[in-house]
Amino acid sequence: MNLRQLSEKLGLSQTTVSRALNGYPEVKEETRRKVIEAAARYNYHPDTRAQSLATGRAKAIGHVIPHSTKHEMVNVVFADFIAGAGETYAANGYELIMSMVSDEDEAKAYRTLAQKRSVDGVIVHGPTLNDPRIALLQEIGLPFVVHGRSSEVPHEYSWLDVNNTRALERATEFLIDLGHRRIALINGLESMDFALRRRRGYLNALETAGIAADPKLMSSAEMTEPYGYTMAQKMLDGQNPPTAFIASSIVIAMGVRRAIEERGLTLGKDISIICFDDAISYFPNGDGEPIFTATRSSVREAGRRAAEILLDQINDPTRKSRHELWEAELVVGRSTGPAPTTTPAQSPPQAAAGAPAPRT
Amino acid sequence: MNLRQLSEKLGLSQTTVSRALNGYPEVKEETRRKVIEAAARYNYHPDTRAQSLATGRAKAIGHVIPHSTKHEMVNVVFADFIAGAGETYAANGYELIMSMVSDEDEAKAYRTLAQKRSVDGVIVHGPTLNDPRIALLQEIGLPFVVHGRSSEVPHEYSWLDVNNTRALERATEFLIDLGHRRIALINGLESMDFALRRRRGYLNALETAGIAADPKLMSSAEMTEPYGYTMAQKMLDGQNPPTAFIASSIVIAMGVRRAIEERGLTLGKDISIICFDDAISYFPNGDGEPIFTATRSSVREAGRRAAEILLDQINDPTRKSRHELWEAELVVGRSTGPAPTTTPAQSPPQAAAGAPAPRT
DNA sequence: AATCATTTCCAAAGCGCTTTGAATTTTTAC
DNA sequence: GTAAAAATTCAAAGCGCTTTGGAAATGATT
Repeated sequence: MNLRQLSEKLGLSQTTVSRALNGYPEVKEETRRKVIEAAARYNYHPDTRAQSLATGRAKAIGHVIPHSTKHEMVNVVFADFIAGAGETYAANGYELIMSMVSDEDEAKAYRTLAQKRSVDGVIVHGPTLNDPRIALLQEIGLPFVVHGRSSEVPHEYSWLDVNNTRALERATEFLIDLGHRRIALINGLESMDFALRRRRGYLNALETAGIAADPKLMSSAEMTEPYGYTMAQKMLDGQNPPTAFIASSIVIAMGVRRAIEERGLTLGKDISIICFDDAISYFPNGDGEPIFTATRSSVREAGRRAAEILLDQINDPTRKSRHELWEAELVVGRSTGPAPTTTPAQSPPQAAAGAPAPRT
Repeated sequence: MNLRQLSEKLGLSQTTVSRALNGYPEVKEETRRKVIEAAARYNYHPDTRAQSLATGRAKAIGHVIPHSTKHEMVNVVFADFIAGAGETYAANGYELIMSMVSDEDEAKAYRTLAQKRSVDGVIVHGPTLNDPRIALLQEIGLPFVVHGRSSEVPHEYSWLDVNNTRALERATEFLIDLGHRRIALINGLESMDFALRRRRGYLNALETAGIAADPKLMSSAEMTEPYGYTMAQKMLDGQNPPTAFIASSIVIAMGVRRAIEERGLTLGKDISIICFDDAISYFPNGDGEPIFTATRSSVREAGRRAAEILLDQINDPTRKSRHELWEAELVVGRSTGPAPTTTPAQSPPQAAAGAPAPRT
């Protein structure tokens, strides 16, 4: 059933049927009612391709996912982000087109996508420091929104990010307030902008507290469970081990916990962990009570919102670029506690100012 | 730059340029060379929509992801599967269209997708027992491949599945051979076909060994870490606790381990775990040596292959439906060991026949 | 050199929709 | 009752591509 057939069935011209369906005012209400009713009865939906061709709008958003050929990693948070964005698209009649592309082909992929006109805009995932994709997309003239930010990019562009620096400052301060002085950071890949900002937040807080940063307590790599485990193992077994860990993701935190418990140490007593929790749907941080004390920000919600911003921008290209900086929430679980007192320390406050009190 | 402009630039007709680009024989080799070279220089790529409209083929595959409104879960393995499928699509010039849809709208989503003609076929994810989507898609006439299978469906259809029953038989036998008699199964949602089959395998092996199944040692729910933790906790603290757990996913297994270690028990000595490992990229089962003894099958590889089957089917609709049943590999890690001997038992064999010997 | 077969190229139709500009019908104003 | 205005409807063009049917150019055969 296509438009012609439908219009013949109704004894109307294609023009009128099209207008009735698309809500144009110049069609009698009764006619419109009949048309809509018939369309529903015959399950008529306009052919997307024909519609796009005629309107010049693809009604689709692209997500280019680079998959490194070296390590077969997919961006950890990508599934939930996409799920959120997908909800927005569905609600607005847009389709979501995903391109898997090996990372060296990424620039070409954007060019091709634009030239094939299969999308009206794209979401940029996982920005790095001074990410070249931003200049590229601006040159091409393809609307985009960045999930995250890219430091040192000279242009204006729209982004939605969580305040990674502040989140890690708070996490670090929280541990410092609990009396910890040897605090390790198991970070994500520091070619990623978010990881750089997290490290900065961590270093800021240490500096403010007058604690010297120890390179031996900082690491950076792809965020997997075994990575967390291996790093924690190494640090715990080294001399002058940390009393607390900050993990850049909940997956890393699980690995750190494994190393801790394997050593017969008690989490939240001998060693503390605090992590950045992206609130990934199948990795909930506990049912009710959080397993890990964490700075939390829903990546799914970010997906929903980033998609909205992009659609707004597509619908009104004159609009200035928009920025949204979300503060992560600090949730206190059972993975943190006062630093073990080898030398009797001043009684540390139990929670950071403004944070909810721990349940224990 | 569109076809008309390119052909003008070359002083050729659109027909010839189109044919040259699409590899038709009736064009001089030298002409073809010139055309291809010009296309590359001007970064010309045919407009997808126009191309689809003209050919009647969307050159796109749909993945409909139902997201329950109750629990905001995205299929756990979906990201890696999609990544694999996406590679196949990219290699064959297909696009991947994802639809997030609330599960009650799923049937309508398929109808709409077909009517809008935006895809040439779909992959069906997470089939349940007698999944209604299969009959629906057959009625609509939209080509599809199921990732997994649906028991009790009367029709023929293409699928790619891992032998879940056999995998769990082997896992269970492995534990039985190690002397375990109290073996718990922490399964996924048993409305899912794969979970049913896994339970069947588990029960088969118990029955063969003459061990009575204990409902208290079997559970079924959405596969999350806290679920594994909670169930293991309950079972370990109950009377007559299990000496071994079978987890239906590595995420569950992590929760089980947490409960075990929290109780000061040693994994692989006091309690064993074996899990089904989908080889998810950011959840590698250890670097080198596996953390968990597991039955393993790469879901990413499954994605690649399922996509191939679907594309074959689209390219040749007369082709009969295809089935591929993959055997999971049994990898032995450190999470399993002989059952603790409360009553001195006969020395159990260390590994199942045919399985690689454990490293320890 | 004329004829036929082959190779190479092209004009135009068509895919299913939107949208422009015009035609038709209905309503309003006098 | 008629002219002007407003409300409806429509025919046709166009979006950028593929493909059919045919024309032009080239090569082979006599």
